[in-house]
Amino acid sequence: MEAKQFEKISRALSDAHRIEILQAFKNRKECLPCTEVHDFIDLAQPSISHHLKQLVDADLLLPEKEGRNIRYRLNEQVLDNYIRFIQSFKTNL
Amino acid sequence: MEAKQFEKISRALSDAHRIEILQAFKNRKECLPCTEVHDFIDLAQPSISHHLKQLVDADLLLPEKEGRNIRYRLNEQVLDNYIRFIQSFKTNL
DNA sequence: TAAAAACATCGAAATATTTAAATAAATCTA
DNA sequence: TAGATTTATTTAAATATTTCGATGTTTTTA
Repeated sequence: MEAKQFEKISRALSDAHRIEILQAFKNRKECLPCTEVHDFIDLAQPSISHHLKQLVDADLLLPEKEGRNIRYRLNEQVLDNYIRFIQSFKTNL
Repeated sequence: MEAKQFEKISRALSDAHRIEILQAFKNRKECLPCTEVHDFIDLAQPSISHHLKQLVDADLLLPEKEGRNIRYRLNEQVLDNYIRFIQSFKTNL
């Protein structure tokens, strides 16, 4: 992973609402449509759309269009690469 | 680790200069005084001071006063906690 | 086809971040 | 002790982020 991508992912992770969105995946196993995010996050629809875009742009969420909904999947591979980048900060590997 | 601390660490990691500072620890094994940071990062002294403060406030760097220098040590334990928090996003642990 | 539903985009306001010049504080050294 | 060195703080400007209302687009459904 490049430093630029690491920076972008870190920025995507640096917001309480976006963290909440990512944590929602823990409970609901698979995908998650935008409307459901609206159910547990107290923000206007454009704001949620904005946050989801940040997460997608950082490649943390993979959007899948399904009719008029968009379902998001967590990109666990990117999470692994992100973790590996952090591990590389350590002196003794 | 609390979500608030995770948010703060993520924000600290979301800047190219701060990433560069953390990567410098890889090469120089142990500690790192502020002046040396100035050697490889092209920023004014107050800016470097500001970035180091962000990293210290996020608990990623541990400052140790040594005469008129301050040596910083990487806090690997916090890195581990941070990584554990990310792991918890995943559905199948 | 008209209305509804889901999501995106634009524009603007409020707030936060980044940066550096000027200055201050602490400590070392001659 | 005077001057030099290292780091912090203050202030201000430039830029970025967060948020929402209004509006647009796409797709479903009545």
